[in-house]
Amino acid sequence: MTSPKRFVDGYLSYLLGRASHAVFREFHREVKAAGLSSLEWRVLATLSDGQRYTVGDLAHDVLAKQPTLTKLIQRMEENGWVNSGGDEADARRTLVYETAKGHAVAMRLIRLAKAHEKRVLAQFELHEIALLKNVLNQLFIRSPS
Amino acid sequence: MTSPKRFVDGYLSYLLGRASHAVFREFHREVKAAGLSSLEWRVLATLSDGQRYTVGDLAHDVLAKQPTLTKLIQRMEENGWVNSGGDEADARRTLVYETAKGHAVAMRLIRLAKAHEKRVLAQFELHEIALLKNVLNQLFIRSPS
DNA sequence: TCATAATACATGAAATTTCATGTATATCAA
DNA sequence: TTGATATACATGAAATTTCATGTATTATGA
Repeated sequence: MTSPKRFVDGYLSYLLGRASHAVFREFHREVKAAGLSSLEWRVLATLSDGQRYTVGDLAHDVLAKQPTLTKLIQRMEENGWVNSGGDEADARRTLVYETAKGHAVAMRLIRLAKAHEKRVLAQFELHEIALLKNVLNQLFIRSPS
Repeated sequence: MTSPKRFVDGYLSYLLGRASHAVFREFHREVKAAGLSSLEWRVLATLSDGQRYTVGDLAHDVLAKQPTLTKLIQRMEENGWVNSGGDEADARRTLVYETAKGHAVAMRLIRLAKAHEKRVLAQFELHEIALLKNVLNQLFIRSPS
């Protein structure tokens, strides 16, 4: 008879955290080698399509708090990965966007990230992957903002 | 025609992080109301079966670094949620375990957590939930230690 | 067995994050 | 309009986390 399962072993929030952590930990080597922190990588990946983000939107998208991101952006600006400036349409806002240097780093890591994801998902069927991603998206989208 | 999807919107690691964050954020209200931080909740939930954990094992299970956990345990001990002591079999180790107070807090939150999980998953079919949890587990188990 | 290496945790200093709050700008309602 | 409220971001202080390293103990192998 197997040992009784702990509460956490079947608990969705824990399974999500654990899987997320495990998947990212592998790729973290590459991020670190590029001289980035986890959060800096999420920022560059998010900015990689060239769009400008307000500090608030960006903080939301990279799962960080606003003061955390304000200070991170200041450091990333010193490192030449991003730039920021005021928004003409609304002077309260600060718009953040990638530099050429930031874009180059992001593109290289994104290529590696796609390859890594492919390796991680190789063990699953296509329909499983599709369902997984769909459910993950639903969990995000349908959670109260 | 819809706007082109950003890299991050289809990227597994991001979908996992985003879903994990979204699901936990809702329950975080309860955790906070109980006077716990996220990490403290994970610790108490992990200890809730009464087992003793070494600092290292516990750090691994709650997805934290060892020095982070050492200091967290010291604070949690001051708050009366956990106790710790040496291991007779190996004097290098420190064993951590819940107190009665910690157990009571954990049990109450676990009840709430199960109810919350039920609400979150109500939108999915049973087979979808089973597949999701299975895949999440695989991602964790089959990732290089 | 004894020297060497490995393991487990603790700790100080530095870096980061968070909370509370401040400042400036925009929106809204009368 | 204009006063009141809401929004967006910045910032200082406190709390936490992390990195590098220290100390103690155990395992290994010549």
